[in-house]
Amino acid sequence: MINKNSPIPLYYQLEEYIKELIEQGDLKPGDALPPEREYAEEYKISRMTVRQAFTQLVNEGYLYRIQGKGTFVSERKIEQPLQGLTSFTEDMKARGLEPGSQLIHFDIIPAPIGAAKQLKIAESAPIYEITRIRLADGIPMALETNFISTELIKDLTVEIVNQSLYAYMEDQLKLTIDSSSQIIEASIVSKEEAEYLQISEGAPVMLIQNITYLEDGTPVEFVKSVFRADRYKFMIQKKRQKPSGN
Amino acid sequence: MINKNSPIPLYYQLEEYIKELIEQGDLKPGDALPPEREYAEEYKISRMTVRQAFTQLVNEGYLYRIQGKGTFVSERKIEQPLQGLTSFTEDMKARGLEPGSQLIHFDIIPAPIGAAKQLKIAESAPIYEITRIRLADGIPMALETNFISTELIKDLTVEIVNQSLYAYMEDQLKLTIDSSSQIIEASIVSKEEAEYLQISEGAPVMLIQNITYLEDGTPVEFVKSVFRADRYKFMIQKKRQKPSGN
DNA sequence: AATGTATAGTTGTCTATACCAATATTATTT
DNA sequence: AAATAATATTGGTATAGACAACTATACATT
Repeated sequence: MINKNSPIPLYYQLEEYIKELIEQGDLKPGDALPPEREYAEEYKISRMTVRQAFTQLVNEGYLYRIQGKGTFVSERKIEQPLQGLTSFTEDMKARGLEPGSQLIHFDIIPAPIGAAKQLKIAESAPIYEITRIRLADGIPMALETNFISTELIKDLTVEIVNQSLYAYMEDQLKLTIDSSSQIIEASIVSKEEAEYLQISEGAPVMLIQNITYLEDGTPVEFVKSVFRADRYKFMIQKKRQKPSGN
Repeated sequence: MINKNSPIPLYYQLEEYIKELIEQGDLKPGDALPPEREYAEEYKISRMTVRQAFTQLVNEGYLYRIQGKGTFVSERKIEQPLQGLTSFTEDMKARGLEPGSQLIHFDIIPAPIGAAKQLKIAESAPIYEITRIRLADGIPMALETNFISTELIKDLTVEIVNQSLYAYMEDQLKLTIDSSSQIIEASIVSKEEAEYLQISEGAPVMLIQNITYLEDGTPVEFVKSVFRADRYKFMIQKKRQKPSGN
Protein backbone atom coordinates (compact mmCIF):
# COMPACT_ATOMS: atom_id res chain seq x y z
CA MET A 1 0.00 0.00 0.00
CA ILE A 2 2.70 2.43 1.07
CA ASN A 3 5.93 2.32 -0.90
CA LYS A 4 8.79 4.19 0.71
CA ASN A 5 10.96 3.96 -2.40
CA SER A 6 8.38 5.61 -4.61
CA PRO A 7 8.99 9.22 -5.56
CA ILE A 8 5.35 9.88 -4.71
CA PRO A 9 5.08 11.54 -1.30
CA LEU A 10 4.10 9.20 1.49
CA TYR A 11 1.28 11.42 2.73
CA TYR A 12 -0.14 11.49 -0.78
CA GLN A 13 0.05 7.71 -1.13
CA LEU A 14 -1.82 7.30 2.12
CA GLU A 15 -4.32 9.95 1.10
CA GLU A 16 -5.12 8.17 -2.15
CA TYR A 17 -5.32 4.84 -0.37
CA ILE A 18 -7.86 6.07 2.15
CA LYS A 19 -9.81 7.85 -0.56
CA GLU A 20 -10.00 4.54 -2.39
CA LEU A 21 -11.25 2.73 0.69
CA ILE A 22 -14.01 5.28 1.03
CA GLU A 23 -14.99 5.20 -2.62
CA GLN A 24 -15.02 1.43 -2.70
CA GLY A 25 -17.21 1.36 0.37
CA ASP A 26 -14.68 -0.38 2.61
CA LEU A 27 -15.00 2.67 4.82
CA LYS A 28 -18.59 3.76 5.18
CA PRO A 29 -19.96 7.16 6.21
CA GLY A 30 -19.80 7.51 9.98
CA ASP A 31 -17.10 4.87 10.37
CA ALA A 32 -14.15 5.75 12.56
CA LEU A 33 -10.75 5.43 10.96
CA PRO A 34 -7.95 3.71 12.82
CA PRO A 35 -6.19 6.30 14.98
CA GLU A 36 -3.32 8.27 13.53
CA ARG A 37 -0.77 6.50 15.67
CA GLU A 38 -1.93 3.15 14.42
CA TYR A 39 -1.37 4.12 10.81
CA ALA A 40 2.04 5.47 11.76
CA GLU A 41 3.07 2.21 13.37
CA GLU A 42 1.44 0.03 10.72
CA TYR A 43 3.28 1.61 7.82
CA LYS A 44 6.38 2.68 9.72
CA ILE A 45 5.88 6.35 8.96
CA SER A 46 5.67 9.23 11.37
CA ARG A 47 2.43 10.39 12.88
CA MET A 48 2.88 13.86 11.39
CA THR A 49 2.92 12.34 7.94
CA VAL A 50 -0.30 10.52 8.66
CA ARG A 51 -1.75 13.78 9.92
CA GLN A 52 -0.81 15.49 6.70
CA ALA A 53 -2.80 12.92 4.74
CA PHE A 54 -5.76 13.12 7.11
CA THR A 55 -5.71 16.91 7.02
CA GLN A 56 -5.89 16.96 3.25
CA LEU A 57 -8.87 14.64 3.32
CA VAL A 58 -10.57 16.73 5.97
CA ASN A 59 -10.09 19.81 3.82
CA GLU A 60 -11.50 17.99 0.84
CA GLY A 61 -14.54 16.95 2.83
CA TYR A 62 -13.92 13.22 2.95
CA LEU A 63 -13.25 13.07 6.69
CA TYR A 64 -13.99 15.01 9.84
CA ARG A 65 -12.18 14.94 13.16
CA ILE A 66 -13.44 15.13 16.71
CA GLN A 67 -10.79 15.80 19.27
CA GLY A 68 -10.59 13.09 21.85
CA LYS A 69 -12.81 10.73 19.85
CA GLY A 70 -11.31 10.03 16.50
CA THR A 71 -11.49 10.66 12.78
CA PHE A 72 -14.59 9.71 10.83
CA VAL A 73 -15.82 9.34 7.27
CA SER A 74 -18.12 12.16 6.19
CA GLU A 75 -21.68 11.34 5.32
CA ARG A 76 -21.77 12.82 1.87
CA LYS A 77 -18.44 13.43 0.33
CA ILE A 78 -18.28 16.84 -1.20
CA GLU A 79 -18.39 16.37 -4.92
CA GLN A 80 -14.96 16.88 -6.37
CA PRO A 81 -14.90 17.99 -9.97
CA LEU A 82 -12.12 15.82 -11.31
CA GLN A 83 -9.80 18.53 -12.50
CA GLY A 84 -10.90 20.82 -9.74
CA LEU A 85 -12.66 23.14 -12.10
CA THR A 86 -15.27 21.40 -14.11
CA SER A 87 -15.29 21.67 -17.87
CA PHE A 88 -18.37 20.94 -19.91
CA THR A 89 -16.90 17.61 -20.93
CA GLU A 90 -16.21 16.48 -17.38
CA ASP A 91 -19.54 17.81 -16.23
CA MET A 92 -21.47 15.76 -18.79
CA LYS A 93 -19.47 12.62 -18.12
CA ALA A 94 -20.20 12.98 -14.43
CA ARG A 95 -23.90 13.10 -15.31
CA GLY A 96 -23.58 9.95 -17.36
CA LEU A 97 -24.04 11.72 -20.68
CA GLU A 98 -21.84 11.55 -23.75
CA PRO A 99 -20.40 15.01 -24.42
CA GLY A 100 -20.01 16.36 -27.93
CA SER A 101 -19.31 19.59 -29.77
CA GLN A 102 -20.27 21.29 -33.00
CA LEU A 103 -18.05 24.15 -34.04
CA ILE A 104 -19.79 27.31 -35.20
CA HIS A 105 -16.70 29.40 -35.69
CA PHE A 106 -13.08 29.74 -34.62
CA ASP A 107 -11.67 33.24 -35.20
CA ILE A 108 -9.12 35.72 -34.06
CA ILE A 109 -10.84 39.06 -33.61
CA PRO A 110 -10.23 42.38 -31.87
CA ALA A 111 -11.43 41.96 -28.29
CA PRO A 112 -14.98 43.22 -27.74
CA ILE A 113 -15.24 45.51 -24.75
CA GLY A 114 -16.89 42.98 -22.44
CA ALA A 115 -14.33 40.27 -22.99
CA ALA A 116 -11.43 42.73 -22.85
CA LYS A 117 -12.56 43.96 -19.46
CA GLN A 118 -12.94 40.48 -18.02
CA LEU A 119 -9.57 39.34 -19.37
CA LYS A 120 -7.93 42.60 -18.31
CA ILE A 121 -6.41 43.27 -21.73
CA ALA A 122 -6.58 46.26 -24.03
CA GLU A 123 -9.74 46.69 -26.01
CA SER A 124 -9.34 45.45 -29.58
CA ALA A 125 -6.25 43.42 -28.69
CA PRO A 126 -6.43 40.19 -30.67
CA ILE A 127 -8.25 37.31 -29.01
CA TYR A 128 -9.61 33.96 -30.02
CA GLU A 129 -13.37 33.78 -30.24
CA ILE A 130 -14.59 30.20 -30.40
CA THR A 131 -18.28 29.39 -30.53
CA ARG A 132 -19.58 25.87 -30.23
CA ILE A 133 -22.82 24.06 -29.71
CA ARG A 134 -22.33 21.73 -26.80
CA LEU A 135 -24.09 18.41 -27.08
CA ALA A 136 -25.05 15.75 -24.57
CA ASP A 137 -25.95 12.40 -26.08
CA GLY A 138 -26.22 14.25 -29.38
CA ILE A 139 -28.81 16.75 -28.19
CA PRO A 140 -27.95 20.47 -27.91
CA MET A 141 -27.36 21.40 -24.32
CA ALA A 142 -25.67 24.77 -24.50
CA LEU A 143 -24.25 27.41 -26.77
CA GLU A 144 -20.78 28.32 -25.62
CA THR A 145 -18.40 31.09 -26.66
CA ASN A 146 -14.80 31.13 -25.41
CA PHE A 147 -12.64 34.23 -25.36
CA ILE A 148 -8.92 33.63 -24.92
CA SER A 149 -6.14 36.17 -25.22
CA THR A 150 -3.64 35.36 -27.99
CA GLU A 151 -1.00 36.86 -25.73
CA LEU A 152 -1.03 34.09 -23.14
CA ILE A 153 -2.10 31.18 -25.30
CA LYS A 154 -0.42 31.09 -28.67
CA ASP A 155 -0.93 28.65 -31.52
CA LEU A 156 -4.32 27.51 -30.35
CA THR A 157 -6.02 25.03 -32.66
CA VAL A 158 -9.46 23.53 -32.91
CA GLU A 159 -7.95 20.20 -31.96
CA ILE A 160 -6.58 21.53 -28.69
CA VAL A 161 -9.86 23.15 -27.79
CA ASN A 162 -11.75 19.98 -28.58
CA GLN A 163 -9.35 17.88 -26.54
CA SER A 164 -8.77 19.68 -23.27
CA LEU A 165 -7.74 23.29 -23.12
CA TYR A 166 -6.91 22.96 -19.44
CA ALA A 167 -4.62 19.99 -19.99
CA TYR A 168 -2.86 21.86 -22.81
CA MET A 169 -2.30 24.92 -20.63
CA GLU A 170 -0.96 22.92 -17.74
CA ASP A 171 1.09 20.25 -19.48
CA GLN A 172 2.40 22.14 -22.52
CA LEU A 173 2.45 25.76 -21.41
CA LYS A 174 3.19 25.08 -17.74
CA LEU A 175 0.47 27.45 -16.63
CA THR A 176 -1.12 26.61 -13.30
CA ILE A 177 -4.85 27.09 -13.15
CA ASP A 178 -5.86 28.26 -9.72
CA SER A 179 -9.49 29.28 -9.52
CA SER A 180 -12.51 30.46 -11.42
CA SER A 181 -15.46 32.73 -10.84
CA GLN A 182 -18.86 32.37 -12.34
CA ILE A 183 -21.94 34.49 -12.76
CA ILE A 184 -25.19 32.63 -13.27
CA GLU A 185 -28.48 34.17 -14.26
CA ALA A 186 -31.81 33.15 -15.69
CA SER A 187 -33.08 34.56 -18.93
CA ILE A 188 -35.26 34.00 -21.96
CA VAL A 189 -33.62 32.59 -25.04
CA SER A 190 -33.07 34.84 -28.04
CA LYS A 191 -34.25 33.93 -31.50
CA GLU A 192 -30.79 33.09 -32.82
CA GLU A 193 -29.83 31.06 -29.77
CA ALA A 194 -33.14 29.20 -29.91
CA GLU A 195 -32.27 27.94 -33.37
CA TYR A 196 -28.89 26.60 -32.34
CA LEU A 197 -30.32 25.00 -29.23
CA GLN A 198 -33.38 23.65 -31.03
CA ILE A 199 -35.81 25.02 -28.49
CA SER A 200 -38.79 27.27 -28.96
CA GLU A 201 -38.37 31.01 -28.81
CA GLY A 202 -38.99 32.45 -25.37
CA ALA A 203 -37.99 29.31 -23.49
CA PRO A 204 -36.03 29.79 -20.24
CA VAL A 205 -32.25 29.45 -20.29
CA MET A 206 -29.38 29.85 -17.87
CA LEU A 207 -26.64 32.28 -18.77
CA ILE A 208 -23.31 31.33 -17.27
CA GLN A 209 -20.21 33.46 -17.47
CA ASN A 210 -16.98 31.90 -16.34
CA ILE A 211 -13.57 33.44 -15.85
CA THR A 212 -10.55 31.23 -15.19
CA TYR A 213 -7.55 32.55 -13.30
CA LEU A 214 -3.94 31.56 -12.81
CA GLU A 215 -2.23 31.52 -9.43
CA ASP A 216 -1.03 35.09 -9.70
CA GLY A 217 -4.51 36.28 -10.59
CA THR A 218 -4.13 36.62 -14.34
CA PRO A 219 -7.39 35.82 -16.13
CA VAL A 220 -6.77 33.39 -18.99
CA GLU A 221 -10.19 32.50 -20.32
CA PHE A 222 -13.62 34.05 -20.44
CA VAL A 223 -16.55 31.84 -21.36
CA LYS A 224 -20.16 32.78 -22.01
CA SER A 225 -22.64 29.92 -22.10
CA VAL A 226 -26.35 29.67 -22.74
CA PHE A 227 -27.79 26.50 -21.24
CA ARG A 228 -31.19 25.01 -21.92
CA ALA A 229 -33.12 25.16 -18.66
CA ASP A 230 -35.13 22.08 -19.57
CA ARG A 231 -32.00 19.97 -19.75
CA TYR A 232 -29.56 21.55 -17.33
CA LYS A 233 -29.44 22.20 -13.62
CA PHE A 234 -26.49 23.65 -11.83
CA MET A 235 -25.18 22.05 -8.67
CA ILE A 236 -22.87 23.53 -6.07
CA GLN A 237 -21.41 22.23 -2.87
CA LYS A 238 -19.97 24.62 -0.37
CA LYS A 239 -17.87 23.75 2.60
CA ARG A 240 -17.94 26.00 5.58
CA GLN A 241 -14.83 27.96 6.42
CA LYS A 242 -14.09 27.38 10.05
CA PRO A 243 -11.84 29.46 12.31
CA SER A 244 -9.90 26.44 13.49
CA GLY A 245 -8.59 24.24 10.85
CA ASN A 246 -5.52 22.29 10.08
CA MET B 1 2.30 40.07 17.76
CA ILE B 2 2.86 36.50 18.85
CA ASN B 3 2.13 35.71 22.46
CA LYS B 4 3.51 32.38 23.61
CA ASN B 5 1.56 32.47 26.84
CA SER B 6 -1.78 32.88 25.16
CA PRO B 7 -4.04 29.84 25.00
CA ILE B 8 -4.64 30.70 21.35
CA PRO B 9 -2.54 28.44 19.13
CA LEU B 10 0.59 30.06 17.76
CA TYR B 11 -0.15 29.12 14.17
CA TYR B 12 -3.56 30.72 14.48
CA GLN B 13 -2.13 33.90 15.96
CA LEU B 14 0.30 34.16 13.06
CA GLU B 15 -2.44 33.35 10.59
CA GLU B 16 -4.65 36.15 11.87
CA TYR B 17 -1.73 38.54 11.93
CA ILE B 18 -0.84 37.91 8.30
CA LYS B 19 -4.48 38.08 7.29
CA GLU B 20 -4.64 41.48 8.94
CA LEU B 21 -1.58 42.69 7.07
CA ILE B 22 -3.20 41.68 3.81
CA GLU B 23 -6.55 43.22 4.60
CA GLN B 24 -4.98 46.47 5.74
CA GLY B 25 -2.96 46.63 2.56
CA ASP B 26 0.43 46.32 4.25
CA LEU B 27 0.88 43.26 2.10
CA LYS B 28 -0.33 43.85 -1.44
CA PRO B 29 -1.33 41.27 -4.06
CA GLY B 30 1.78 39.83 -5.67
CA ASP B 31 4.02 40.76 -2.74
CA ALA B 32 6.35 38.09 -1.48
CA LEU B 33 6.13 37.26 2.20
CA PRO B 34 9.26 36.87 4.26
CA PRO B 35 10.43 33.26 3.96
CA GLU B 36 9.15 30.71 6.43
CA ARG B 37 12.53 30.39 8.11
CA GLU B 38 12.59 34.11 8.76
CA TYR B 39 9.26 34.09 10.58
CA ALA B 40 10.44 31.14 12.61
CA GLU B 41 13.54 32.95 13.76
CA GLU B 42 11.80 36.28 14.22
CA TYR B 43 9.16 34.95 16.57
CA LYS B 44 11.19 32.09 18.01
CA ILE B 45 8.76 29.46 16.82
CA SER B 46 9.47 26.42 14.74
CA ARG B 47 9.31 26.50 11.00
CA MET B 48 6.65 23.79 10.99
CA THR B 49 4.38 26.05 13.00
CA VAL B 50 4.90 28.85 10.52
CA ARG B 51 4.11 26.40 7.74
CA GLN B 52 0.87 25.46 9.44
CA ALA B 53 -0.23 29.09 9.41
CA PHE B 54 0.87 29.56 5.79
CA THR B 55 -0.88 26.38 4.72
CA GLN B 56 -4.16 27.53 6.21
CA LEU B 57 -3.91 30.81 4.36
CA VAL B 58 -3.05 29.03 1.13
CA ASN B 59 -6.13 26.84 1.55
CA GLU B 60 -8.25 29.91 2.18
CA GLY B 61 -6.94 31.54 -0.96
CA TYR B 62 -5.01 34.38 0.64
CA LEU B 63 -1.57 33.12 -0.37
CA TYR B 64 0.07 30.90 -2.93
CA ARG B 65 3.44 29.21 -2.83
CA ILE B 66 6.04 28.62 -5.53
CA GLN B 67 8.74 26.19 -4.59
CA GLY B 68 12.16 27.75 -4.71
CA LYS B 69 10.76 31.26 -5.10
CA GLY B 70 8.66 32.07 -2.12
CA THR B 71 5.16 32.66 -0.82
CA PHE B 72 3.02 35.42 -2.30
CA VAL B 73 -0.20 37.28 -1.68
CA SER B 74 -2.97 36.21 -4.06
CA GLU B 75 -4.29 38.72 -6.53
CA ARG B 76 -7.95 38.36 -5.81
CA LYS B 77 -8.68 36.72 -2.56
CA ILE B 78 -11.45 34.23 -3.00
CA GLU B 79 -14.55 35.83 -1.61
CA GLN B 80 -15.24 34.40 1.80
CA PRO B 81 -18.88 34.54 2.75
CA LEU B 82 -18.66 35.89 6.26
CA GLN B 83 -20.37 33.07 8.06
CA GLY B 84 -18.97 30.59 5.59
CA LEU B 85 -22.36 29.83 4.11
CA THR B 86 -24.16 32.87 2.85
CA SER B 87 -27.67 33.59 3.98
CA PHE B 88 -29.99 35.88 2.08
CA THR B 89 -29.39 38.60 4.64
CA GLU B 90 -25.61 38.44 4.33
CA ASP B 91 -25.85 38.13 0.59
CA MET B 92 -27.89 41.31 0.25
CA LYS B 93 -25.68 43.26 2.63
CA ALA B 94 -22.65 42.21 0.61
CA ARG B 95 -24.37 43.65 -2.44
CA GLY B 96 -25.01 46.90 -0.66
CA LEU B 97 -28.76 46.35 -0.40
CA GLU B 98 -30.96 46.53 2.68
CA PRO B 99 -32.46 43.09 3.31
CA GLY B 100 -36.01 42.65 4.52
CA SER B 101 -38.68 40.01 4.95
CA GLN B 102 -42.42 39.68 4.75
CA LEU B 103 -43.85 36.61 6.37
CA ILE B 104 -46.46 34.70 4.38
CA HIS B 105 -46.91 31.87 6.81
CA PHE B 106 -45.20 29.98 9.64
CA ASP B 107 -46.65 26.51 10.18
CA ILE B 108 -45.90 23.06 11.46
CA ILE B 109 -47.10 20.57 8.90
CA PRO B 110 -46.58 16.91 8.00
CA ALA B 111 -43.49 16.77 5.79
CA PRO B 112 -44.31 16.76 2.09
CA ILE B 113 -42.52 14.03 0.23
CA GLY B 114 -39.93 16.27 -1.42
CA ALA B 115 -38.81 17.94 1.79
CA ALA B 116 -38.87 14.65 3.71
CA LYS B 117 -36.54 13.06 1.20
CA GLN B 118 -34.07 15.94 1.27
CA LEU B 119 -34.08 16.12 5.07
CA LYS B 120 -33.90 12.34 5.36
CA ILE B 121 -36.86 12.09 7.72
CA ALA B 122 -40.05 10.06 7.57
CA GLU B 123 -42.75 11.33 5.30
CA SER B 124 -45.43 13.23 7.20
CA ALA B 125 -43.14 13.71 10.21
CA PRO B 126 -43.81 17.20 11.57
CA ILE B 127 -41.71 19.99 10.11
CA TYR B 128 -41.74 23.75 10.10
CA GLU B 129 -42.76 25.32 6.82
CA ILE B 130 -41.93 28.99 6.69
CA THR B 131 -42.63 31.07 3.62
CA ARG B 132 -41.41 34.60 3.25
CA ILE B 133 -41.05 37.23 0.59
CA ARG B 134 -37.47 38.38 0.66
CA LEU B 135 -36.96 42.06 0.03
CA ALA B 136 -33.97 44.12 -1.01
CA ASP B 137 -34.33 47.84 -0.46
CA GLY B 138 -38.03 47.14 -0.04
CA ILE B 139 -38.49 45.51 -3.43
CA PRO B 140 -39.37 41.81 -3.71
CA MET B 141 -36.32 39.82 -4.64
CA ALA B 142 -37.30 36.25 -3.94
CA LEU B 143 -39.96 33.98 -2.55
CA GLU B 144 -38.41 31.62 -0.05
CA THR B 145 -39.78 28.56 1.73
CA ASN B 146 -37.82 26.92 4.56
CA PHE B 147 -38.38 23.36 5.70
CA ILE B 148 -36.87 22.45 9.06
CA SER B 149 -37.40 19.26 11.02
CA THR B 150 -39.00 19.83 14.43
CA GLU B 151 -36.88 16.95 15.65
CA LEU B 152 -33.55 18.74 15.45
CA ILE B 153 -34.71 22.30 16.00
CA LYS B 154 -37.32 22.67 18.67
CA ASP B 155 -39.10 25.79 19.82
CA LEU B 156 -38.46 27.71 16.65
CA THR B 157 -40.05 31.14 16.55
CA VAL B 158 -40.56 33.80 13.92
CA GLU B 159 -38.12 35.97 15.83
CA ILE B 160 -35.32 33.44 15.60
CA VAL B 161 -35.88 32.92 11.91
CA ASN B 162 -35.91 36.65 11.31
CA GLN B 163 -32.75 37.12 13.32
CA SER B 164 -30.32 34.45 12.27
CA LEU B 165 -31.22 30.81 12.21
CA TYR B 166 -27.59 29.82 11.79
CA ALA B 167 -26.46 31.80 14.81
CA TYR B 168 -29.27 30.23 16.88
CA MET B 169 -28.26 26.74 15.85
CA GLU B 170 -24.60 27.26 16.57
CA ASP B 171 -24.72 29.37 19.71
CA GLN B 172 -27.83 28.02 21.43
CA LEU B 173 -28.13 24.48 20.17
CA LYS B 174 -24.41 23.85 19.75
CA LEU B 175 -24.90 22.39 16.30
CA THR B 176 -21.96 22.81 13.95
CA ILE B 177 -22.88 23.69 10.41
CA ASP B 178 -20.48 22.10 8.01
CA SER B 179 -21.55 22.46 4.40
CA SER B 180 -24.40 23.02 2.02
CA SER B 181 -25.40 21.93 -1.43
CA GLN B 182 -27.45 23.86 -3.90
CA ILE B 183 -29.29 23.14 -7.10
CA ILE B 184 -29.88 26.09 -9.38
CA GLU B 185 -32.10 26.13 -12.42
CA ALA B 186 -33.83 28.60 -14.68
CA SER B 187 -37.57 28.65 -15.08
CA ILE B 188 -40.60 30.72 -15.88
CA VAL B 189 -42.49 32.23 -12.98
CA SER B 190 -45.88 30.79 -12.04
CA LYS B 191 -48.95 32.94 -11.68
CA GLU B 192 -49.02 32.80 -7.88
CA GLU B 193 -45.30 33.47 -7.53
CA ALA B 194 -45.54 36.35 -9.99
CA GLU B 195 -48.00 38.10 -7.70
CA TYR B 196 -45.80 37.83 -4.64
CA LEU B 197 -42.76 38.93 -6.60
CA GLN B 198 -44.62 41.71 -8.40
CA ILE B 199 -43.42 40.70 -11.82
CA SER B 200 -45.36 39.84 -14.94
CA GLU B 201 -46.47 36.31 -15.57
CA GLY B 202 -44.02 34.33 -17.67
CA ALA B 203 -40.96 36.32 -16.59
CA PRO B 204 -37.74 34.33 -16.07
CA VAL B 205 -36.76 33.30 -12.55
CA MET B 206 -34.05 31.28 -10.88
CA LEU B 207 -35.07 28.36 -8.73
CA ILE B 208 -32.59 27.63 -5.98
CA GLN B 209 -32.78 24.67 -3.64
CA ASN B 210 -30.43 24.63 -0.71
CA ILE B 211 -29.73 21.90 1.81
CA THR B 212 -27.61 22.62 4.87
CA TYR B 213 -25.66 19.87 6.60
CA LEU B 214 -24.00 19.27 9.94
CA GLU B 215 -20.54 17.76 10.32
CA ASP B 216 -21.81 14.22 10.52
CA GLY B 217 -23.88 14.69 7.38
CA THR B 218 -27.29 15.25 8.96
CA PRO B 219 -29.37 17.62 6.85
CA VAL B 220 -30.93 20.34 9.02
CA GLU B 221 -32.61 22.71 6.63
CA PHE B 222 -34.09 22.58 3.16
CA VAL B 223 -34.83 25.85 1.40
CA LYS B 224 -36.59 26.45 -1.88
CA SER B 225 -36.26 29.92 -3.35
CA VAL B 226 -37.63 31.63 -6.43
CA PHE B 227 -35.48 34.61 -7.41
CA ARG B 228 -36.40 37.33 -9.88
CA ALA B 229 -33.97 37.02 -12.76
CA ASP B 230 -34.16 40.73 -13.48
CA ARG B 231 -32.83 41.56 -10.02
CA TYR B 232 -30.62 38.67 -9.07
CA LYS B 233 -27.48 37.07 -10.40
CA PHE B 234 -25.70 34.24 -8.72
CA MET B 235 -21.97 34.41 -8.20
CA ILE B 236 -19.60 31.57 -7.38
CA GLN B 237 -15.91 31.36 -6.81
CA LYS B 238 -14.19 28.03 -7.00
CA LYS B 239 -10.71 27.21 -5.94
CA ARG B 240 -8.90 24.46 -7.70
CA GLN B 241 -8.20 21.26 -5.83
CA LYS B 242 -4.63 20.35 -6.47
CA PRO B 243 -3.06 16.89 -6.17
CA SER B 244 -0.26 18.27 -4.05
CA GLY B 245 -1.38 20.14 -1.10
CA ASN B 246 -0.20 20.84 2.33
C1' DA C 1 -28.22 8.08 42.96
C1' DA C 2 -25.22 11.60 42.12
C1' DT C 3 -20.67 13.29 42.06
C1' DG C 4 -15.89 13.26 41.96
C1' DT C 5 -11.35 10.86 40.52
C1' DA C 6 -8.26 8.24 37.96
C1' DT C 7 -6.91 6.36 33.73
C1' DA C 8 -6.40 5.29 29.03
C1' DG C 9 -7.03 6.60 24.36
C1' DT C 10 -7.72 10.05 20.98
C1' DT C 11 -6.76 14.34 18.30
C1' DG C 12 -4.39 19.17 18.73
C1' DT C 13 -0.26 21.86 19.12
C1' DC C 14 4.59 22.50 18.95
C1' DT C 15 9.60 21.69 18.74
C1' DA C 16 14.05 20.62 16.52
C1' DT C 17 16.17 18.59 12.91
C1' DA C 18 17.30 16.67 8.41
C1' DC C 19 17.29 16.18 3.76
C1' DC C 20 15.06 16.86 -1.00
C1' DA C 21 13.51 19.76 -5.09
C1' DA C 22 13.03 23.92 -7.51
C1' DT C 23 14.54 28.41 -8.29
C1' DA C 24 17.71 32.40 -8.09
C1' DT C 25 22.20 34.18 -7.75
C1' DT C 26 27.00 34.26 -8.22
C1' DA C 27 31.28 32.70 -9.94
C1' DT C 28 33.70 30.50 -13.48
C1' DT C 29 34.69 29.09 -17.92
C1' DT C 30 34.42 29.44 -22.71
C1' DA D 1 29.42 38.47 -23.93
C1' DA D 2 27.47 34.20 -23.40
C1' DA D 3 27.19 29.82 -21.60
C1' DT D 4 28.05 26.82 -17.84
C1' DA D 5 28.85 25.40 -13.19
C1' DA D 6 28.67 26.02 -8.40
C1' DT D 7 26.36 27.99 -4.45
C1' DA D 8 22.66 29.93 -1.82
C1' DT D 9 17.84 30.45 -0.87
C1' DT D 10 13.26 28.90 -0.75
C1' DG D 11 9.50 25.80 -0.23
C1' DG D 12 8.42 20.33 0.16
C1' DT D 13 8.66 16.08 2.68
C1' DA D 14 9.60 13.41 6.65
C1' DT D 15 11.13 11.99 11.37
C1' DA D 16 10.73 11.46 16.56
C1' DG D 17 9.13 13.03 20.45
C1' DA D 18 6.70 15.91 23.92
C1' DC D 19 2.83 17.85 26.16
C1' DA D 20 -2.09 19.77 26.01
C1' DA D 21 -7.01 19.21 25.40
C1' DC D 22 -10.77 16.37 25.11
C1' DT D 23 -13.66 11.98 25.47
C1' DA D 24 -15.09 7.86 27.44
C1' DT D 25 -15.03 4.57 30.86
C1' DA D 26 -14.44 2.49 35.27
C1' DC D 27 -14.24 3.04 39.93
C1' DA D 28 -14.56 5.23 44.34
C1' DT D 29 -16.72 8.57 47.31
C1' DT D 30 -20.33 11.10 49.07
